[in-house]
Amino acid sequence: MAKEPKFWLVKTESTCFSVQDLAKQTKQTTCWSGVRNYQARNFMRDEMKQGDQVLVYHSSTDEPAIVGVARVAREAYPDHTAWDKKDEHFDAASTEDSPRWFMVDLQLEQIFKEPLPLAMLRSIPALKNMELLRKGSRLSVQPVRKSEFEAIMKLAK
DNA sequence: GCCAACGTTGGC
DNA sequence: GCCAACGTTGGC
Repeated sequence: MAKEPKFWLVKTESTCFSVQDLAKQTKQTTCWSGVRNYQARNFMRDEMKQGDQVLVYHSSTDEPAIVGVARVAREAYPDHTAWDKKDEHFDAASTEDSPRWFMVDLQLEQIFKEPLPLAMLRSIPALKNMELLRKGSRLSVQPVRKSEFEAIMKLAK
């Protein structure tokens, strides 16, 4: 039996890799490399499935916001940037025989006409339990409830 | 720049 | 296994 598609949110610093950068990629698809947190990795490696929808969030900016939606285009495979000594996410503990870090491919689906700022999201009752809004939340790949995803898509119209 | 809230590391 | 010290994230 096919499982229900799941919903996610990924964070990125827009100065590092923005949703606009994603739009410029071939097929508007990129590998979501560089995640170096076990909990976030486990979500990508074990639970993200092709076709799942993924909110894209810009952090560490003047106005942190959810800026668009992508879709999982390829399920988890080893993050090769961990093997590149020159890469800022290099990790000597990850080898090709025994990779420690994984990534998925994300394909852009939509850039919101207006970003949905964090401060505004905090005022939405339907989102009050959202992981993103939890005080001290630092998880860079996090699950989103269907109801939350739908509320956000409604706001984006 | 500040600092709260984490996650990681390493001594014991 | 505990926990203090340290490093990082990320809003403000």
